[in-house]
Amino acid sequence: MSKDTASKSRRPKRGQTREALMEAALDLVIKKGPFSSLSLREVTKKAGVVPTAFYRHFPDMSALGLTLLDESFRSLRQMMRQVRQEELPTERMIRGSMEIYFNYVRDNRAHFLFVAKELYGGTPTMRSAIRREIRLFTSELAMDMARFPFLNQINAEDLQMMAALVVNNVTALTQEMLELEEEDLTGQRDVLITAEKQLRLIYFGVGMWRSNKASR
Amino acid sequence: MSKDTASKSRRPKRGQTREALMEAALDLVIKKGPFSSLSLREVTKKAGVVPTAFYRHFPDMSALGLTLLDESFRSLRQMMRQVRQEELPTERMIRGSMEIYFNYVRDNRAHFLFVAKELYGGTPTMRSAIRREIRLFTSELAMDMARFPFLNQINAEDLQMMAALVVNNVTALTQEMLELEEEDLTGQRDVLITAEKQLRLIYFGVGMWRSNKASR
DNA sequence: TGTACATCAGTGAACGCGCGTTCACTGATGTAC
DNA sequence: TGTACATCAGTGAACGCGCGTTCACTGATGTAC
Repeated sequence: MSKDTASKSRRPKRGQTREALMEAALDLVIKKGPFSSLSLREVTKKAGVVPTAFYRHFPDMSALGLTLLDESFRSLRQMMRQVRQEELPTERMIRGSMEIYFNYVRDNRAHFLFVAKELYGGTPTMRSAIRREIRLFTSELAMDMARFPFLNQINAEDLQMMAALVVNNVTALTQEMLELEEEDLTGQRDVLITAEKQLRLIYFGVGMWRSNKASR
Repeated sequence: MSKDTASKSRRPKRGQTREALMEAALDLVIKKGPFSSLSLREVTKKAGVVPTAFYRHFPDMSALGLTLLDESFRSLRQMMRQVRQEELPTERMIRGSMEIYFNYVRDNRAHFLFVAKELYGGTPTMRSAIRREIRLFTSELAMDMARFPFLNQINAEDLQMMAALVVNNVTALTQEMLELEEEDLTGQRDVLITAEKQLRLIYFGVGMWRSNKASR
């Protein structure tokens, strides 16, 4: 009891089954369908443990789900921070960001599939947790946009509206990307090209918007 | 046997239970979650018949699902045709279309919730059926846009890209609308206003796009 | 109009199955002295 | 270093439950003559 921290660090195997359970769930989401349709027994079977072992790590399936959600978004946020630091020139920014983003989607297929399938079909708790994260991204993007000189005439509400337009669209394209076979490289490139064009079009619209606000 | 058609028309009660089953399923989608998570027994219970009666009308749940899908999109297509015939002046077109559309969403909440929850979380069959319908809308919108004089310099592929941008965004806003309480009129109005602004912004971008293609 | 027969939507009992969860257990690992 | 004890991840049997589906049935409605 007195040497708490030391004793904890001396348990190297701890959490191994826990990870196996999380991995099994993600695997099943790819192969079988939405997380909400998986059974506790399926997951433990895939993880190679007996059903009752599950309770040593999570109180129930929904707790596993929320942990996966947290994991998914934590690494996504990290990637976004990286994109933001790139500081590319405006002209190449759209293409560059989209490339990084969609590469990340490809490399984290299971996590994105998991989130995509729960976004509208999950439990209320799950859904609102995902929506909160997306709203956070939108706000951060709006703040980023506020730093551009040619946007400084636009009020906060409209920046939010523009950021939402971008996020909505990228979200939809992500789902489209996830529907493609992993080997369908042509399809994947087409989505990327579409993404770039659409963002460029929005970019043009944003430019016009300011002039409307300021000079009309 | 010889008076086939006559005998069929003389069975007024036929299909009454069938409709009750479909209604029960939609009701449960509002209250309980995605269609794919409903059980045959739940649906028959809600419809007020014994589980086995289900098989008099559908071979299994997925047949019921596809029937609901068909019903949902049939009426949606009809509404879209109506919007298209309105022939409003360009300036009022965006606002007008969005008002009609979101009123329709409000009046057909159950159908939209059903489709929304199956779009990413449903069975592969269901998902691809929904995606096909959405692709159809996108193509029709692209064709509509092609009729505008100021867009006649834009190639088919880019028109498709622009239509997809609009459809993606309206789809996302629809989902947002569905998350709101039915009584939350303020929230609903905010979504409508956002929708109008976003489409207007896209409209500006589309205008710029042509000038880029033609004169740059 | 009256009777005999066919059709078919809905019933209710029964089945085997996978589910989530409980419980007392085992045995490996870590801790105290 | 050696021993006695505590901790706790994983086990396996057992439970009651709702599920989809089968089957033989009932009884109302429609049809033929």
